[in-house]
Amino acid sequence: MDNSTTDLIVQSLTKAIVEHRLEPGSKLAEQKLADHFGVSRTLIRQALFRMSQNRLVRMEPSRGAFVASPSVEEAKQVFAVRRMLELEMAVQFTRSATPQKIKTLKAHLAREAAAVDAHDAATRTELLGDFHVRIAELLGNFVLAELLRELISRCALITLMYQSTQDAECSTNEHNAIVAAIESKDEALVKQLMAHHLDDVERSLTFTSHNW
Amino acid sequence: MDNSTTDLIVQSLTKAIVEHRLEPGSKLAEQKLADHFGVSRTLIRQALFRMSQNRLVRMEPSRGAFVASPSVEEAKQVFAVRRMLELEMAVQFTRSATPQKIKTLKAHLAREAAAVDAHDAATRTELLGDFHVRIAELLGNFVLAELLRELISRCALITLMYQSTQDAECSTNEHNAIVAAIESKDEALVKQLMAHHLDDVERSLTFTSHNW
DNA sequence: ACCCACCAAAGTGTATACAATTTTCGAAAC
DNA sequence: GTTTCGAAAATTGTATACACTTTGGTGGGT
Repeated sequence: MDNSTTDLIVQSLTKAIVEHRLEPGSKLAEQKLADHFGVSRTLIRQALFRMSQNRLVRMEPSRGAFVASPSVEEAKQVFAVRRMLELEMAVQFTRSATPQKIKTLKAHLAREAAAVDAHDAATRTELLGDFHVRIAELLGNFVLAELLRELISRCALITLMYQSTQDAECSTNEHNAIVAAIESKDEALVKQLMAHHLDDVERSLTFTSHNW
Repeated sequence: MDNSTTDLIVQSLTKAIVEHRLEPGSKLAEQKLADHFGVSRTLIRQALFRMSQNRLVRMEPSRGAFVASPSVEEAKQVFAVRRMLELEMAVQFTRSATPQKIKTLKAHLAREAAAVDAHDAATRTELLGDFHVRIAELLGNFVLAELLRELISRCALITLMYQSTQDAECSTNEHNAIVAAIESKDEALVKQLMAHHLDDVERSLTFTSHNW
């Protein structure tokens, strides 16, 4: 079964949602999207179905699709899951990290820094999330990597909405500290830094959000 | 958007796959399924798309849908993720468990035991998986619960294929021990028992599987 | 002014039609 | 006997058609 066209639509819509060009809660009318993309409703519906499984879109029977507006409670639960996964992941990666792998991670940090400097919010958010996914990939667990990507994109709505440039700088600084700790093989420190980092990211959200 | 009919088809197909009435790798032709369910290909395609996102079905462009046949490597990665989530989950649940919650869990154990006694493989596998999901729900983290359900169903193919009645008895005994440890608030023991349990389940798979 | 019934417009849910691709199978060539 | 080629059949991918539900507004009644 082909899905490449559908994939493009999913990507495009995801980008639009994450970049906040489509506000949470707004209606996603099928025919409108179909006209915009120059395809039939069939492909639009496939894309919307897929996005509703990622929780980026919410569907109501006979009423249509809407951009999701995840509650703070839900975001907290997602972060609790991320903590479970990522603290352990960071420790395991520290044990198995080779110089080559650490180098790959450092290259990623450089790209992060560039995006933060450029004040490019969309790329910035994307790369800040990718840092975590990249570690999972380097660990060789692609199931974990894919899961993390999903969890992270699921909160991208919130993070982008409420994350200031200042928070982003803070995040990338913390990423740098984590990589340094990995390099020095200090498992306990890595775990502590990652915990602190996730707490920080979560705190920057729950602080400011109440008006949904 | 309505999806109740599609849901029924997904449930029915999932059951068929998990109960091994549909073998891993076998073709899922759209028209055949459409005739069988008495609906159009449209709904079948929606169901297959959804199932391909859970990894119970694999799709190949222009070639169609097949029952997934996850590799042992993939199963190992899934188990690694489950360990990350469930060890921590078990510890947290031990801390927050009320007598009421423990009672709920014990009621579940009784149903497990009944299914094992009845040699009902399908119900047995379902309940053995639900034990883990139930803990997540009692912990109040529904994101985690949903994620676990997905991970567990993803390996249901394998577990059912390779899990003997003996393994199942072993599993339910281990579940009992875990609940006992939770009741006595012995966090370290809970963690150790859960780790042992997941190892056991995984070992019972990787031992026997090579011919895919 | 307010409320309810009702009708038209818009939108979703499912089926069907048609184009494009893959599979099947038999006959010809070696 | 095996391989290769090609056309028919089967299957997937996309668009369209149509039925049914929701939405929004209009007019009559109170």
